[in-house]
Amino acid sequence: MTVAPKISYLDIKEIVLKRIKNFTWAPGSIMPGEIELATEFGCARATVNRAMRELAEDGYIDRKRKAGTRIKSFPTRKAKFVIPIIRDEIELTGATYRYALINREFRDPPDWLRTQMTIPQNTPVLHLMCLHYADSKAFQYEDRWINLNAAPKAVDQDFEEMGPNEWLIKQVPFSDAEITFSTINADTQVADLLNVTVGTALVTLERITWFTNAPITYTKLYFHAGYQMTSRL
Amino acid sequence: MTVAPKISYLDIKEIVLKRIKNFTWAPGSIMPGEIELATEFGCARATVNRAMRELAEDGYIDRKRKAGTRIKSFPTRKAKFVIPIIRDEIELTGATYRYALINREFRDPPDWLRTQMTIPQNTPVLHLMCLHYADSKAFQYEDRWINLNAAPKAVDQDFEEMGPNEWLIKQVPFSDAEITFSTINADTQVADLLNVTVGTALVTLERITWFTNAPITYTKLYFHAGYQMTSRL
DNA sequence: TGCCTTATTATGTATAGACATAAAATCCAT
DNA sequence: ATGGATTTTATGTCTATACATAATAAGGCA
Repeated sequence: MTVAPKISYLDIKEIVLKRIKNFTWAPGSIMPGEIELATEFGCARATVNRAMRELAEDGYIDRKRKAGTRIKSFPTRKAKFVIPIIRDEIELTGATYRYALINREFRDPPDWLRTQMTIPQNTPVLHLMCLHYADSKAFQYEDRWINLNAAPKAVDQDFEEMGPNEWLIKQVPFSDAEITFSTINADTQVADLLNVTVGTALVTLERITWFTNAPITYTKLYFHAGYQMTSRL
Repeated sequence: MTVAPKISYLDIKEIVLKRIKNFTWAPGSIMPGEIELATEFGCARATVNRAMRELAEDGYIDRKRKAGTRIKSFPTRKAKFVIPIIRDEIELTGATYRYALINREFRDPPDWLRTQMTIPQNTPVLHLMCLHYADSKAFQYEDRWINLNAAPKAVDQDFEEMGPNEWLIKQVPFSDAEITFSTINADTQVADLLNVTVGTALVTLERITWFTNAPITYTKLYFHAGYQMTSRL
């Protein structure tokens, strides 16, 4: 006799997802409860629960106590982009990573920066301009501002060898951040640095980083022409 | 006597995360095992397990059987963007959504599309050009291609009232997709449609959608100037 | 009819115990 | 030493049971 191998929560996810895609259970309708499914699959309710919990997380179903589980009519798809360490991103393509500091300046924060970071007028900041190369090609221009009240050790760093991101991550590896993707037409400065013609459309990524509610740093990254981000969902 | 309220897996997540951010456990080091933590918190191993599983999912720790759980030196941050239904995205801003079909044409697929969608040469496709308005302002231009072998019912749709995305989602609400964010300089056609000057940098989103491994549709969305996506991580 | 209280119920979480599994650590024979 | 087989161990998963909780449904009263 062959023994039926025990069903896993992954199997259940797969089966249920198939039924959803099948329209076995129509979009918008209530699907069977956990106990019913557990009986059908011959497993414990906890196993079904885990499968359903993950399907809800993936945006396929809505769950509510007492009301039951409902197939979403319009599944909420979430594109997840892993924000890579730039060195890794470049080395993954087989290219050699190189970093260069272009400028380093202590100064008062400009108004737009104070608004972005919500820091008071007298906050001392360090402004860095950096370039990241893939082989000999400019891959990304980094416009970096560091709040020196929040990260006073940055004063003693010359940032000649190590990029500010790598340095900051060593100081505070775990922090909160808000990132914004957008696009701009390259101005003369950026065009020159990234070796493109003025006006070229470039992907930009802005990031504000906090550590325990104190704004530490603001960055604007300008990617090389043709940069794109892909995600499966 | 006050009874200590039972600890939840969420409490554990919080406590452990605090210790990680604290450097109580150094980045790169091994942290205590599940049994040890369960003892410390006075709860079952399963409870600790769930907390740790989610922290791993969130990119803070790495877990390996036998080897134990290690604090990541470089946490992998994932930016999650919810891909909204355009009608919802526009109506959420308080504006009125309006859709307009610009052109509809049956034709053979151009070479670049066949490459993108991996469909054979003789596949009949429907090419649609659509505009999505927020109030009277052009919000997004949609360049849509539908594989008529995969979605034959599209032949009978005039797409005058309902946009192709809404229609397709009703046909197959749950499908797989690959999306790519990028940027382009507006050409004369797009500039005209979105009412910007030629060369303006625009955010674009390309999406290929499959249903049970059959490529259904390819879209390229051109957003209005100044469009940006923000995510917290 | 309408409002408030109470019961019901599906999901949410916790637990102790068990077995599975991947991978490191050890041991052994060559 | 070196390669291969074996043991050990931390995480991965499943089960049966229990209680918690949110939200709907039902009941009762004015």
